[in-house]
Amino acid sequence: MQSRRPAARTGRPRSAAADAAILAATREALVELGWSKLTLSDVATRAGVAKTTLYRRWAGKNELVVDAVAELFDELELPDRGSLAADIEGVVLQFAAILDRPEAKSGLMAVVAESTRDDALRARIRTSIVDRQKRLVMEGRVRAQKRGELPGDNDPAQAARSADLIFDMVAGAVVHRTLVSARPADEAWVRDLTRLLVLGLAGAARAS
Amino acid sequence: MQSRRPAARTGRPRSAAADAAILAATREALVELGWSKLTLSDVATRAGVAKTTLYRRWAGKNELVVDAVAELFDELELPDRGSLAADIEGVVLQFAAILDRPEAKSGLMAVVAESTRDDALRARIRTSIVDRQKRLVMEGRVRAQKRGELPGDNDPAQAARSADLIFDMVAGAVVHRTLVSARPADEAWVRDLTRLLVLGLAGAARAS
DNA sequence: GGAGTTACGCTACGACCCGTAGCGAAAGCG
DNA sequence: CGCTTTCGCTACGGGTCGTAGCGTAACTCC
Repeated sequence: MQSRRPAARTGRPRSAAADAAILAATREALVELGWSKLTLSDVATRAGVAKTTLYRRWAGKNELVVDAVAELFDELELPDRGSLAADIEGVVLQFAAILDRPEAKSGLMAVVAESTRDDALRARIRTSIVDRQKRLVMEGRVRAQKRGELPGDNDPAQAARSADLIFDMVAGAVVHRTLVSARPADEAWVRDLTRLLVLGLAGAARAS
Repeated sequence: MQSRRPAARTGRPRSAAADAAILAATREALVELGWSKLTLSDVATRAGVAKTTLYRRWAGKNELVVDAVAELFDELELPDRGSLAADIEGVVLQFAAILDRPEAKSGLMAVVAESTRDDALRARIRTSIVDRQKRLVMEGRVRAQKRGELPGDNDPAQAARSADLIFDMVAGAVVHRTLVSARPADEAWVRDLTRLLVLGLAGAARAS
């Protein structure tokens, strides 16, 4: 992740296995203890490394949890299901499944809360997690345009704003449904969400 | 809030001024320190009360912050602006203004994160904060139906599902925009959001 | 193979916060 | 005035934090 290491060819290299063990231990601790009761000492013990090793690689609890949670979103992808609605439903269900895991719930929201007072942390969240999802929105948009389901980008600025809006609405809705309303983002709910969204987009295209 | 006190007529009554001072001190500490660095000892000092007084009234940091943040949402209301779109824009802008305050940002998301592992805390959040907003959605819906902008509830179960969906989409979008995307939920953005939503609802009404 | 460099495990440390207990004083009520 | 509850204060053991220091391990370059 923080591979800004131009040519550190000398000395003992850092153990990649330790990285993986630490991140896995962090997720395990998130499941068992939650954010507030998670301690770096405990994570170090679980991972089988010394506490000092942990502090050499991460600045603190926030950064560690961001990286640990970010790995969960690596599996997100956007298979072509033939229509805009089907594409949205597919990726939203994937996102909901990830967010339903306890380590994602407690970890992600906690670091987002902390990021309100830490710009560097927010940037880390954005590059490690958020942008990866936003890329899917852009892909889905281009696909829908090629299918003729959405109009082309005659105004690039407007298109970017629209993509940001859709992203905030979809991701925000899933998060709110899962964490605040505490009800499952299942297929029926996702279908309703998608229907409302696609109808809105179609209406916007027609009105403009 | 926790006024489950049938008839405590005897003994020295609890100071209502202390309650207010503690909650105000909590919000002040949230602004200056954020969630993770907020300590109950510090809040007690700010409020001018003893630490033990704090523990007599709240079980812990989570419950205290929920009550402190909940007061911020008391000012939410839904003035009649003449149309569904205008009503939505008005209440969303209010919600966004509250959520833009630092004590709301850091406090609310932190307790939501903690609530993933604490059912009692989630219930407290729901009754103190969420349900108060949801009531506005219901009111706006009824108003729009009276104006003829939305169809009546021929299926009550479907209507409830729809209200839940709208609530999750709107509240989630504002939260995501403010906290994750870290961009202002200003009038232009709210207008785009409302437009998409109203078009989607109109399309759903037409399609059904 | 030796020298240099970096990572690692381990221990120890002061600082801080937690949550509770005990005490005497204060503020209500009958 | 007695009774009851709250309040401020002090003190406490227990836990976590983040860092420093040390000897050892791993790897590279000469």
